[in-house]
Amino acid sequence: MRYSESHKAQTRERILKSAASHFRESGIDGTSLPDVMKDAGLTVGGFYRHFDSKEDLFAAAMDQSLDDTLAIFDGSDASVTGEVWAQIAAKVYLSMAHRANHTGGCPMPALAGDVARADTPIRERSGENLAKLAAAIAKRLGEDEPRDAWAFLATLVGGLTLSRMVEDDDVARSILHACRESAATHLKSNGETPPP
Amino acid sequence: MRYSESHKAQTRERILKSAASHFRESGIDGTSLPDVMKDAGLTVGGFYRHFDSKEDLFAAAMDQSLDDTLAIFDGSDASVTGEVWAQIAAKVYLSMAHRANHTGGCPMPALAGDVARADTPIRERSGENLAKLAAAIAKRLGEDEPRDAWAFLATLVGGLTLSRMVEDDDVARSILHACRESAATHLKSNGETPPP
DNA sequence: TGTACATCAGTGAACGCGCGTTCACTGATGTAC
DNA sequence: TGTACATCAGTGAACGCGCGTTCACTGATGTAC
Repeated sequence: MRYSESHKAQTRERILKSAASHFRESGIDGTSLPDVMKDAGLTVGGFYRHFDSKEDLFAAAMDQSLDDTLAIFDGSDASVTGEVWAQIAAKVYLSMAHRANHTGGCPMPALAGDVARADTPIRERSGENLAKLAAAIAKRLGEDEPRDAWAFLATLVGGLTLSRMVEDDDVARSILHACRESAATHLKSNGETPPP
Repeated sequence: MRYSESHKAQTRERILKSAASHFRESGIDGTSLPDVMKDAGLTVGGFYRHFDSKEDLFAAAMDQSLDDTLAIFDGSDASVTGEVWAQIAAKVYLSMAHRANHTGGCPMPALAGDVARADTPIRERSGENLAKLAAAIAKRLGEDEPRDAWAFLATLVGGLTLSRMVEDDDVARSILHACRESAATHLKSNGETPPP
């Protein structure tokens, strides 16, 4: 074996990072492999030493991008839970900064359509990733069932999605604010509430 | 003028209808004008007698597709309002049938990403369409401000979006059910509630 | 330690393909007389 | 009413372009001796 394994792994990570940005910004069809490879500091010919196909790259990039979503939910200290946690998470997710961040952050508002149209294996992976996300949310909410977690996540994803479909910043702000309040305060009461 | 105006208008409607289906099923880049024209019973050369560009067609198709969303909200009798209305609307929107309907129904879960990436004029039109949708919801909820309407809409769009990102039907069902309950029951109380 | 070899990550040109758009042309049909 | 004309919706071939993928090749570097 020539070139160390860590060298190849590092190159793969560079491609993956570039791809994750490009896919979120331009969608699966709007992203070209030559562009992805260029931003990774490589030429297109080397791509197939690391991934089987563009679709394979997309699946890997989705896995990685959803870690950014998880980071928003698990960003605060583990002791923060219940409605307090929900308010913090919703504030970060439903922010104008997240709305403007087309290359980073949660991939769902940008790529949900592409995932829905993708082949079965990709949607299976996507389902597993979403289940993990819902489980992490449920844990913070102190619940065994992911029920409230799904509704909470849906309001966040839907709110950011809507905010990006409108050009007007003020309208976007009011959408984000409305969803923030709704998502965080309409949970079944379960333990912690902030002191009055 | 040869060919009556109504003849041309009818052809335009056929193209638009075909385009609205194709865009929702395959996205903006996954839809080809030859395919759209074929399903409208025409060949590609005639396209530019009706639309300026593919982007122009997309904007028109979005306008039309969002009418399907509005129809879900305004489908029930105008006397049905408040939480009762919300439960009905949520049940129809967040259904397995709507999830499976990739060529019809609400375009947002499939095309929000494409709209977010589109040029300013398209996002401006999209913003106006969404404002109309929110106003229609607010009216049903008996509210002057679209605040709760945005949150309600976000939970619906987000819920359907998530349900389409998972392969497993049972998981999809539980996502839809969770969002249905959350969206309809967590509105500020305002008037009608069903008799106990 | 020093040298020859083998591996394989990465290069860059080439491939066939389908796309959005253009264009010269056709022919059905409304209007003028 | 009947005929000649003008319009323009629609045809289908052609265009240049960038895409995903392939492939013969290069050369840096880990391993064997």
